[in-house]
Amino acid sequence: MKIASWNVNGIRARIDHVTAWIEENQPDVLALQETKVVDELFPYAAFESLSYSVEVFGQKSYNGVANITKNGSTQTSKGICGLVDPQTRVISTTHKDVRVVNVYVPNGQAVGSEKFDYKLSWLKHLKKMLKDDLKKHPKMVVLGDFNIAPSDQDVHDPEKWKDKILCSAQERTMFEEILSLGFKDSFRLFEKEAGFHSWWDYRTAAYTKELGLRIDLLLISNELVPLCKKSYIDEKPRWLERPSDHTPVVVELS
DNA sequence: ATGGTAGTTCAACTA
Repeated sequence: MKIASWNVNGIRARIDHVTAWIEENQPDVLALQETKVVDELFPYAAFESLSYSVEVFGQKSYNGVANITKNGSTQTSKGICGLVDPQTRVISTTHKDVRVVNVYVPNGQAVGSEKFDYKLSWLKHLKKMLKDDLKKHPKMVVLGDFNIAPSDQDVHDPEKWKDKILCSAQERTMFEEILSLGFKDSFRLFEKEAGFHSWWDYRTAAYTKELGLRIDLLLISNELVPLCKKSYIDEKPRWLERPSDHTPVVVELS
């Protein structure tokens, strides 16, 4: 089973990139973040013409997540159970016996800001939901834009980013707590070196200067670790005209 | 050098 995640920064602006990527890569599940569209205006037809099914949880202008699936899904749930949140950031679906939880973690703006507090609180609620979900679904993939670089080796210049948003100790501690529920960062099962990134800021022309961070992540539950064959970043779409600022990331399970 | 670009929406916000 091939499961992928991509923060597309506007699905309507990126629809040609996304459908081309699906045709080339044939994922079983593609989890999208930052679709930035209400459900009524989501471009369903583009996916249905590829025989993919679509589950969406959108809002106007901001946020928005969607699970695009080759063979359909069951048990769709939207948001974080127990959290009242006007921002649409989580959608979960089940595929055979694998639960897929698609997350768009809040960015947090700056350490110590109001948005940072929201991010940490949101992550606490996510952790609680994942703890409960894992009991029901031993085979789980939690994937998406985590807006956290797990360690310094996921950052192009750790000194420059030290204690900054996406890299602070508070964020990394919350990430470690989520892993300790019983998940692994699948990419690091295979690649131990630094220098692999999934997001580059538009504003500083960061991509051509290779100033990236690895913040798009694929967590797999411990029970899936023996079944995990590959986990990788696909940088190719970042070179297209008018690309997303994020690349797809992919995990393959047997 | 607290700038820069992009998407949505149409002045301002989020990232």
